[in-house]
Amino acid sequence: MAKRKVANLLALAVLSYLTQRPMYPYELSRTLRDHGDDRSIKFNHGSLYMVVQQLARAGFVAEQGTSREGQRPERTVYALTDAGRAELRDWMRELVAEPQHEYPQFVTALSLIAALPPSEALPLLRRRLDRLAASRAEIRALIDGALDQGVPGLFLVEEEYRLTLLDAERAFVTRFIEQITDPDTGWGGRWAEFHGEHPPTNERTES
Amino acid sequence: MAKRKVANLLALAVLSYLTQRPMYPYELSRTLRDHGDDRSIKFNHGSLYMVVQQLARAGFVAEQGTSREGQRPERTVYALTDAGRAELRDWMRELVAEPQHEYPQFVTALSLIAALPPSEALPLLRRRLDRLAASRAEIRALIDGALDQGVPGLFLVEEEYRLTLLDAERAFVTRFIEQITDPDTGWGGRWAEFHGEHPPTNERTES
DNA sequence: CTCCTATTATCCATAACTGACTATTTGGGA
DNA sequence: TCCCAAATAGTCAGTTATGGATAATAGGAG
Repeated sequence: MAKRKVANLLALAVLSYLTQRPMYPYELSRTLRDHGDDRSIKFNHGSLYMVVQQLARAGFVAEQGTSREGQRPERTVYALTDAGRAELRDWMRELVAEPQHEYPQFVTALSLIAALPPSEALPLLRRRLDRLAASRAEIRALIDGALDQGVPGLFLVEEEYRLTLLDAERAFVTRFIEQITDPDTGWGGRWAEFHGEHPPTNERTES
Repeated sequence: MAKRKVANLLALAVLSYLTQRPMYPYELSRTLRDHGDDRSIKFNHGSLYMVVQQLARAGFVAEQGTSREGQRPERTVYALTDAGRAELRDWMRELVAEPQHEYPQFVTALSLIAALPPSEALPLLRRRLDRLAASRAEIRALIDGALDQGVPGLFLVEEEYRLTLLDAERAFVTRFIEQITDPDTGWGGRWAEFHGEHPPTNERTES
């Protein structure tokens, strides 16, 4: 799996939208925003222009000419090339078939959580649970709203996936809290000791 | 939540390890690798030096002097400052309590999956399931091995979390495949039509 | 009719990251 | 004993990403 000439996932979205018709960068930008793709793909205005340049340099898109409307700045329109079509297809196949090792922030937090005393970690974890529940409700509402507007379910799978992950995380955090407060596992005990504290209890509020 | 002066999560690990004692960059690098933190934190040798510099500039660590062993290059030893201790604490609290909006690659893939015909997506998704199962077995083995070596469970929570996410993803992909192949939901039908194909079936092999 | 703001469209300076490179030393095998 | 591989310690060039800056026009409030 040699490295891609253009690695930024924003480029994948660009390739995908250019299969429909040639576009100029700003048009791509607006389309991405309108479709809510900025929820799934890290996106900022500036990097879109860079990504299009990179794609052009790699031969995946080609400048198709320029157009102008009124006195607005000139627009450079880009079209997908055959190489670009091939890249899109190959990249999508890879992304769907091969899970990537990634670094979610919460993994980092967990790997260093022993740096906090358990008496501090517990309320923070409970707070996280609240936030996760709120986040879940938001996504649920977004999906239901879109379905009501007639958006086909297929275009909302990524949000369903997010829901799945959210629920799994909530279950995990709940279990984690139990393990910390359960005196039988001994987890909370040694952890608290290390920080010079008493073992945590199941109480909702710490003294 | 104003932006952190040093945003790279590698910096968090550095702050965390420096609470134990002052270290020089290479020592930090080796310690991180030995503890397997490179599984949880995006890490490469070069950026560690940059991150330490950034931390120094921000006042979170301070050059403590230099030491030398034999004819090896001189080592610059860094120690945590009070500001650094405060930053570590505050950052950890934020990471634990506040879920961040992130962009996992599979979310991107799903958001663009309609670009592939369902006849292609199906085998790819099945392949992903295999990979996920393999990945799960690997992590399971890693955890069990570490527990056997006497590593306390608390230092393996991040791997347990990964397992949880993996299982959730497997369940999701399984459901997704069912939704595509189930003729009642109509998903596969319209999707296939759009690509000029017949609706997918439940068969394991496509003609 | 004029001013203010939002939109359209792109560019660019700066900061950050990546991967490769240098150069010495130690340990172990033939 | 000699040589190679791995470990030690750090630097740096080239590439990417980020978040404004720029600049023209359209739309609407007053």
